[in-house]
Amino acid sequence: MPEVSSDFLDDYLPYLLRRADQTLSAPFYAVLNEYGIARSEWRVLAVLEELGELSVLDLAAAALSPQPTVTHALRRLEKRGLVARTTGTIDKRQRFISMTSAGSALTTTLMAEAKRLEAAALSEAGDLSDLVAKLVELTARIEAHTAAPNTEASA
Amino acid sequence: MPEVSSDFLDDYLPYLLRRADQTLSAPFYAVLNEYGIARSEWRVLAVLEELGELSVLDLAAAALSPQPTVTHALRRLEKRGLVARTTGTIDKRQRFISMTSAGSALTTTLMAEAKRLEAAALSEAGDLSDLVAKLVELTARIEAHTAAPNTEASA
DNA sequence: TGACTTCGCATTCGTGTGAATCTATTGTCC
DNA sequence: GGACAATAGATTCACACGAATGCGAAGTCA
Repeated sequence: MPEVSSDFLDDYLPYLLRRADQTLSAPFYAVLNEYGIARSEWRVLAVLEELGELSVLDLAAAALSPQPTVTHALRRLEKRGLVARTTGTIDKRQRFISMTSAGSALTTTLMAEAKRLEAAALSEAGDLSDLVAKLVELTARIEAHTAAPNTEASA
Repeated sequence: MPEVSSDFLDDYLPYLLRRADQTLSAPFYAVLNEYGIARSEWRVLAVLEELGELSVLDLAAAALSPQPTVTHALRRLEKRGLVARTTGTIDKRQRFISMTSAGSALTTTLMAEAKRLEAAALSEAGDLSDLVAKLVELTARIEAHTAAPNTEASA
């Protein structure tokens, strides 16, 4: 016998989270492909639709994406007429991003599809509010724990 | 009032999963960068270390990555002497991938670091076995639900 | 055995990604 | 007010990613 399996993955939360995400998202990613929308672009659109006008940095934070990735996505989305950029009035460094009506319409469609597919996949799953609550709490706790101790973001 | 926020994201499980994953994994990704290991390569290494010799397709499935991505990762890992490729004896199409001692050593180190960082991040979190169980169950259910109905993997 | 299909993996190639860097603007301190 | 640091965002550039495709090696059926 070549050594007992050490069961790293089965206890490694990031693996389980990623696995669940991928399994759940796969059908929707196919939809995105049909619309020619990259995943990073979808994340930007969803955040914008939900939170309204945002600066690039706020957008990046909410979309869980690095700033350059968001900037690239915005350029593409702007070229397609889905979002608009306006220079900040108070702080001229800032660019405030907002949806165009076309962008909002598309995003609404995508969100509906996303929710539909999610609901279909979860139809047989039981009580998920518990899972959601734990996920939210966990994330919040880690974020606090990571940001707080050193006051400084390490290199 | 510009319409009540529809709270899409707060209820959208893929977003929550991804958010938790990223938050939890961020410190470890910094470690990977230090070692010059891409994320896809880490996933391959972790699976190999845990499951032992595997074919490319099995590896891809376990690593949650597309096959070409795995092949690319393997080429790089082989070039660095971390994995070895042997042609299958029965089926000559297959390539069985195995760890070299150097690869295994590195992976063991990385796994230890991953577990250490995970434990640190989760130190204040309460009972997670519940969360893990729910995640596993959820994933399994979706996978079954997705694969079963049609007997065939759709295009 | 030969034609055809299916499967495993490699390769190509276009594209998204993100670390590092740069520019422009703002805040700060003297 | 001028010099310096800090910040917002754009840009550059190298590289990973993955869809499409190619190719060789089994199965299959006659």
